[in-house]
Amino acid sequence: MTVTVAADERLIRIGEVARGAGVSVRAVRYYEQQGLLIAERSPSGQRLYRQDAIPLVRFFQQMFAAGLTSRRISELLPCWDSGHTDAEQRAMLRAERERLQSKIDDLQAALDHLDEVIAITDTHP
Amino acid sequence: MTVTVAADERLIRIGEVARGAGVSVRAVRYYEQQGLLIAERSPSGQRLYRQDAIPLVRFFQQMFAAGLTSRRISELLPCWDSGHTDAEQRAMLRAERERLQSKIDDLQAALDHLDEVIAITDTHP
DNA sequence: CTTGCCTCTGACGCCAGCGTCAGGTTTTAG
DNA sequence: CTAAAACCTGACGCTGGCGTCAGAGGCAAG
Repeated sequence: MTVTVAADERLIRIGEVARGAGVSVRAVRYYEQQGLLIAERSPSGQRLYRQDAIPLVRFFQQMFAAGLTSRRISELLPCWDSGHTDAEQRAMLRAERERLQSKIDDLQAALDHLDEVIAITDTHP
Repeated sequence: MTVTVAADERLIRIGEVARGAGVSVRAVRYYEQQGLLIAERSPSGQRLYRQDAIPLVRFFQQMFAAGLTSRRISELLPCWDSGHTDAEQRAMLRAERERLQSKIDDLQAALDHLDEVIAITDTHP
């Protein structure tokens, strides 16, 4: 008979989350305001997070870099928060995937273009 | 003895540039304001462009998508306008290339992450 | 001439993701 | 105990690439 050990329940405050994820404290508060990140509160009102808030914030950054808005992200959060996803959400996921893929293609084209320019200016000073 | 024929000197107006490049008229005016695009003027004050303004505007769009600001682009324009480039400009070109490359890498990582999520939500409805 | 489309110059608006300042409470280190 | 560091809630500011409205002039066609 084993006891259910809640795997490290130590809660951390906002500064630690921010440093851990490499963003500002202001940014973390903003994410909460946008409904991306829910925090418990200490009796005195300070935000308390679980450690997995750090990779979550990193994930947000990744999605922002991918051009998703906080609204979009919040709409898609249930997809990995809970296990259940409806057809609409999966369609949104795929749509965002397509957008991202074509964006990468565009950037690759821009990179190629830039490389051409570099090659010319190097061999042709 | 041949005569130097200025290869199709027909000038076009701003609307044609905009339609040709797939941007708004307002955008083209904005590029001029930012020093990206210089236009001649008709006696009545209308902007007149050469045809190569169209691929140029497309190029701007590509660079914007790559995250370059109009200021950066204007600083780098001499690199392919004239043939001459100094060491500083080539360094800037390379720096932007690096930024762009790492940005593409980030986006690729985001795409991979998104694909994971899609795989999970598909096999695990 | 006039109709209708194109162009012009300002100048304000917008959006997203924060930065930043103000003014106050809480936690921690010595 | 006290000072410093960290946290809190507003609320305004900023940036960039345009959108958009206002009011006025230019230009080919019928």
